[in-house]
Amino acid sequence: MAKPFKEVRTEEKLTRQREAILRVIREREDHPTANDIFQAALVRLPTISYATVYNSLRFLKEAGLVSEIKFGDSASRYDRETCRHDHAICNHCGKLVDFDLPEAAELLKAAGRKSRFKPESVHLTLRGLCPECRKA
Amino acid sequence: MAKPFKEVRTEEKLTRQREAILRVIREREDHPTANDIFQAALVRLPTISYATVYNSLRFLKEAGLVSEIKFGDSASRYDRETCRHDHAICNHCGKLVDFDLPEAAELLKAAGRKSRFKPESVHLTLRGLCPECRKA
DNA sequence: TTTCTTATTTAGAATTAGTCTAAATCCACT
DNA sequence: AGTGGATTTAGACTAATTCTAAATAAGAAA
Repeated sequence: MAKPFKEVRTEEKLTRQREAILRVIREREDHPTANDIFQAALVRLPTISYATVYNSLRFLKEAGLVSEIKFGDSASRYDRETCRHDHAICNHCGKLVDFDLPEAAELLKAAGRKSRFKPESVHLTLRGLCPECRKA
Repeated sequence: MAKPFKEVRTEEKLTRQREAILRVIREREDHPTANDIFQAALVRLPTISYATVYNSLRFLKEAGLVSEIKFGDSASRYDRETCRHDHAICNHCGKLVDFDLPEAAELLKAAGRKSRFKPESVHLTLRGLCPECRKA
């Protein structure tokens, strides 16, 4: 089954550095931090700097090619998945997985009604035990 | 209408500093950051230090007397409300308000099913425009 | 009381994640 | 080759938070 990642439009200036970073994110199954990405990018581009990683991540986010996940704890994580989705975090091992709740559209409305905000997006975070940890 | 805050149990060592910090949080309608709390606490206890604010906040959290709200951006905010609830953040002015979604229990189950995690808690964040900003 | 013990507070150093700056480099175009 | 604008680089900087080690407070025992 092919992965339908967002196609890279050529009018976006995808420099060598930006492309390397996009690759790193797309090649990984997990949700790397800026530092993870920097380490992996160093292998391909030995002179790349930390600032470029951050600049590129901002560029890629704005171009809609990656998304950023922020939890209060620790560093932002980056996600190749750019469609709306939710996250589950394991309280035991810290594992982070994506999932999608189909009732999100209704949730958005319900939350808007309750809070009296004009809703723009909802994000839901589940905390619990991942399948591996729930056994132990 | 009285505010039914959690009662302070005497076996918890509520020192002068910790009590001052708890007061600051309970007296405010908003969700102050550690720095806001430090500034307000200084008025009562002129020698209090930043480290004590953080130590006390940790203590109060563990005692279940306050809760911490972390969003990716900027500093943690502290909340006198300790029961499960959700948050709405204004994309325009940054205002943060509490609300409670009664369907949270079902959400917890649905999210657990989808993610295959053993659910422990869910938290939902709405982003949109607050009542004031939606007019302008 | 005096003394011992343990917890707490304090000030400041250290750490972490991320941003900013200014000089160097790159790239497209004349 | 030469110019201009965007990008990259290294390192300084900032903000939030944690750590450290010495000073203080507070309770129990003598």
